[in-house]
Amino acid sequence: MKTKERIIQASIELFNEFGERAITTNHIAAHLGISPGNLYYHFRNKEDIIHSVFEEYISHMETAFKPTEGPMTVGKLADYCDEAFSSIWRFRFFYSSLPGILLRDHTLQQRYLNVQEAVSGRAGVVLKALRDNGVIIIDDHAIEDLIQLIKLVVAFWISFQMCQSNDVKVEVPAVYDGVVKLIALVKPYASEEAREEFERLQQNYRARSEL
Amino acid sequence: MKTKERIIQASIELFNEFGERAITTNHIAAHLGISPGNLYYHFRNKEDIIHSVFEEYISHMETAFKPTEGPMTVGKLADYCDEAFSSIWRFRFFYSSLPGILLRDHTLQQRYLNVQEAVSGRAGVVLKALRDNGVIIIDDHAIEDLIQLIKLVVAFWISFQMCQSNDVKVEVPAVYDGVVKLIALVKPYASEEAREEFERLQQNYRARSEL
Amino acid sequence: MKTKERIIQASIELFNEFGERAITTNHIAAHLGISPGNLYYHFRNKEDIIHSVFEEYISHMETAFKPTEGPMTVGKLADYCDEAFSSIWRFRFFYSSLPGILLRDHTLQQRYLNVQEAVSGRAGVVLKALRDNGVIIIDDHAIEDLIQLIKLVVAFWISFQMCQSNDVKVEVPAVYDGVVKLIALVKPYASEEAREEFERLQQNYRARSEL
Amino acid sequence: MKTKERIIQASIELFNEFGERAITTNHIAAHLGISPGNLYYHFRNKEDIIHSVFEEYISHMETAFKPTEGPMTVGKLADYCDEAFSSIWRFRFFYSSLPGILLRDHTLQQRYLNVQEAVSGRAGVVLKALRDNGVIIIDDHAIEDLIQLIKLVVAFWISFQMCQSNDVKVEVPAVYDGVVKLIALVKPYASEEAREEFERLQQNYRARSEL
DNA sequence: AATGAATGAGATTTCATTCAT
DNA sequence: AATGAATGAAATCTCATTCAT
Repeated sequence: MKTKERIIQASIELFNEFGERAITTNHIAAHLGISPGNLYYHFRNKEDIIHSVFEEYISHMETAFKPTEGPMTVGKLADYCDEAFSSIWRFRFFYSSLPGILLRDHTLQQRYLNVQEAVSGRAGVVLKALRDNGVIIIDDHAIEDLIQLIKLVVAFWISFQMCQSNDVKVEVPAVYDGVVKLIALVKPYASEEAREEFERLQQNYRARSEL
Repeated sequence: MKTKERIIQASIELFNEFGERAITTNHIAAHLGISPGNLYYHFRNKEDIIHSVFEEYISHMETAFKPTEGPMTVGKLADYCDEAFSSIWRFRFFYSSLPGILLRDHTLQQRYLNVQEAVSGRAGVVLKALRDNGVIIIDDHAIEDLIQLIKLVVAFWISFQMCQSNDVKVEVPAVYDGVVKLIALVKPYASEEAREEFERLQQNYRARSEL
Repeated sequence: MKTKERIIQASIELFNEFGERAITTNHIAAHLGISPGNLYYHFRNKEDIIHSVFEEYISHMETAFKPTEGPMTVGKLADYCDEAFSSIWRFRFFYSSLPGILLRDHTLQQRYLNVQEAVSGRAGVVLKALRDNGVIIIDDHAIEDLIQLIKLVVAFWISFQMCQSNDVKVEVPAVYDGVVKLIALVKPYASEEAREEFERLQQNYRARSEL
Repeated sequence: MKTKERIIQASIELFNEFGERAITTNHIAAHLGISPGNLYYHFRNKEDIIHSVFEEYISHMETAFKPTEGPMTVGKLADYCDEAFSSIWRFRFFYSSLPGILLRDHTLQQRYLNVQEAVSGRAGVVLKALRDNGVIIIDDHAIEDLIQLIKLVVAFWISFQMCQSNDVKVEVPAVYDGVVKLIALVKPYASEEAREEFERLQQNYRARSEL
C-alpha cells in the first residue's frame, strides 16, 4: 500500500480509537513509523487528511446505498441496515466527531448535507415501497418523522454506545444492537402479515448483538 | 453571585456557543473579566470546571425527572419531554461533546452511567404506568428498546440538528422539533382511545417548532 | 523596563545586527532569557512585534521632523540631516529589509506610504524655503527630483554601506558619510554666497565620517 | 536549453517576482516541472544556485560596461544609463535582496565588492572624460561623491520604487524614472553648452517613464 | 539525468498551568 | 481573593536536503 493510502487508513484507525481531536499529525506519523515531514509531503495539513477520509466515507455510502431492483421486502430492509452499520463501524470516529468537524469545515458541512439529502431521499423511497407492498402501514407525516429518526439512530448510535458503556472501545456486537433498534423503529408500523417477519429479523440481530 | 459560580455559568454559555474544545481557560477568564490566575484559584484545572458543570447537569436531571404523584397521562409524558429538552438546551454543548469528554475522564464516565441508569429506570416506570393506564399497548421487550431510543434521541438530537443545518447555531425551535420526534417514537404504540391525544400533543410541539 | 518594551528593544537590536528574516521569535526570547510562551503572552505573533517596532519608528520620525520656526538656513538643513540619520541608525534593519517587510504586510505598506508622503511634503517646504532665502537656486522640476533622491539616499544609505564594505556591521561613521552624500546632492544648487557654507558643513561631516 | 541553465533562468524570474527568501527550491523545481532531486543533481544547494545567478549578473555587468571608443558625450552617458537599467531590471530581485544575500555569503560579498570597485573605476573614467570634453564642470572631490550616489541610485532604485508604491510589481516605466533621477544627479554639473542636451535627454526618459 | 518519497531540524504558535506579589 | 507575567510542553507546519531507484 502506498504511503498516502497508509496515512488515510492509519488516521481512520486512530481517529476511531481515540477521537479525531486527540490525534495529532505527529501521532499518525509515529504510528506509521514515518517522519512528520513525510506526512506533510503527502498532505497539505491535517484538514487535508480529514477531507481524504471523508471522500472515502462518501464512496462507501454511495456503493452501500445504491437502489436495488425487485420488490421491496423486509429482507432488503435488513440488507440496507447491514450496509448502514458497516459504514458506521468503519467511520465511527466520524460520527462521534461530526458536530466538531462540520463546525469548523464548511466545505465538509456542505458535502455532508448533500449526502444526507440523498440518504433521506432513498430512505423515503424504500419506506414508501414497503408501504405499497403492504409491509408497513404508515401515513406520509409519520414517514417524514421516521426518516429523521432512522438517520439520527444511524448517525449517533455509536456515540450513544460510547457514552453508555465503560468500555472505551465499542465492539462489533454493539453495532448489531443498533440494527435491533433500527428495526424497533419501524416494527410498530408493520402490517399484520409482516409483523412476524420483523420479529424474526430483529431476533436475528439481537442474537448477534449478544455474542 | 460568587466568582466560582460565575465561572461555571460562563463556561456553560461559552461551551454551548463554541464547543468545549474550542474554549480555553483564558477565554473563560477573559469573558468574565478576571485573571487566569484567579480562575485557577477557584478550580484546580479545566477538568475540574467540567466536573462542576457536570454536577449542575446532574442536579438539573434529578429535579427534572423526579417521579410525580397521581395517574400517568399523556399530558404528564409531555411534561417529561419538556423537562428533558430544557436540560438538553441548557447543556447542549455537553451532549455534542459527550463522547470526547467521557473518553478522557473516567470519573465522569462512571457518574454519567449512573445517571443514565437512573433515567432508564424512571423512563421504564413511566412507560409501564402509561401501559397500565391503557394509554399505550406495548410488550416488555419493546419497552426496553423504546427506552434506549428515547435516551438516544434526547442525548443526540442537538448534535443531529447541528449536522443537518448549515446554521452554526441551533435555536430553540429546533429543540421543539426534537420533542415532536420523541412523541413520534411513542405514538405508534398508542391505544385507540389515546391516539387522538398523542396527535394533539405532537401538533402542539410541531407548531412551536415551526416558528 | 517592562518585558513588552524589552522585547521591542531587543528585536530592534537583533534585527539591526542580523536582519529581520534571520531572527526568529525563539532568538528574541533566548536573547532576553525568557520563554517563547512569554513572548507570545506579550505579542500575538512576530508580525505584531514588527508593528510595534514600526510604531516606534513612526514616533521617531514625527518628533524628528517637526517644522521649526525662524528662517531656513544651511545650519537647519544640517540639523534635519542629523535627525534623519539618527532615525536611520536606530532602525537601520528596517531600511535594509523594507521591500521584504512591506511586500508581505499591507497595513505597514500603507502606513509607510503615509509617512513618506508627509516626509516628501516637509522636504519640499524646506527646499523651497532655502530657495526663497537665496540659499539655493533651483527650478520646481529639479526640486521634485531632488526630493526623491534625498529620500532614496536616506532610505538606502545603510543598505548601500552594508553591500560596499566587507564588515558585516555598519558603524556610526559610515552614517556620517551618508550625510556627506546628502549634502553633495544639494550643494550643486548652492548660490554663490551659500556655497562656502555648504562646503564647510560637508567638511564637518566628512571629518566625522573618517574617524 | 540545458536543465542547469533552465534552473538559473527560472530562479531569476521567480526571485524577481516573489523575492529570493520567498522562493524555495521546491518552487523552482515545480515551476520547471522537474523533481527537487533533479535540481539537487545540478546544484549542491540553494546557495549554489544563487552563486550561478550571480555569475550571470557579473557577465551582464562586464559586457554592459566595457569602455567604448571615441569621445565621451552626453549620448554615451545615456547609453551607459540604459545598460545599467537593463541590468537592474533583469536582476532586480538581487538588488532588493542584496544586504540579506551578502550578509550570509562572504564569497559573494567579496566578488560583489570587486565588481563594485571596477564599476566605480569605470564611472570615474567616464565622468572625468565628460569633464575633459567640457560636458560637465566638477572637481575631483565632487566626482567621488557623485560616483557613490550614482551607484546607490542604480543599486536601490527598484527597491525604492517597491517601497513607494502599493503596487507589488514594479514595471518597466518605473525603471525609466530611475534614469531620469540618474540624469538629475549629473545635470547640475552640466556646462553652459551641455545643459540643453542634458535637458533633452532627461525629457526623453521622463516621457518614457510616464507611459 | 531524473524521480519523488523521505528526512529532520527548526519555526511559529497555543494553552493549561504556576507563581510571586 | 485576585493579578498577570511567566512557563514549558506540545502541536502544526515548512523546507533545504538526501537517497534509493
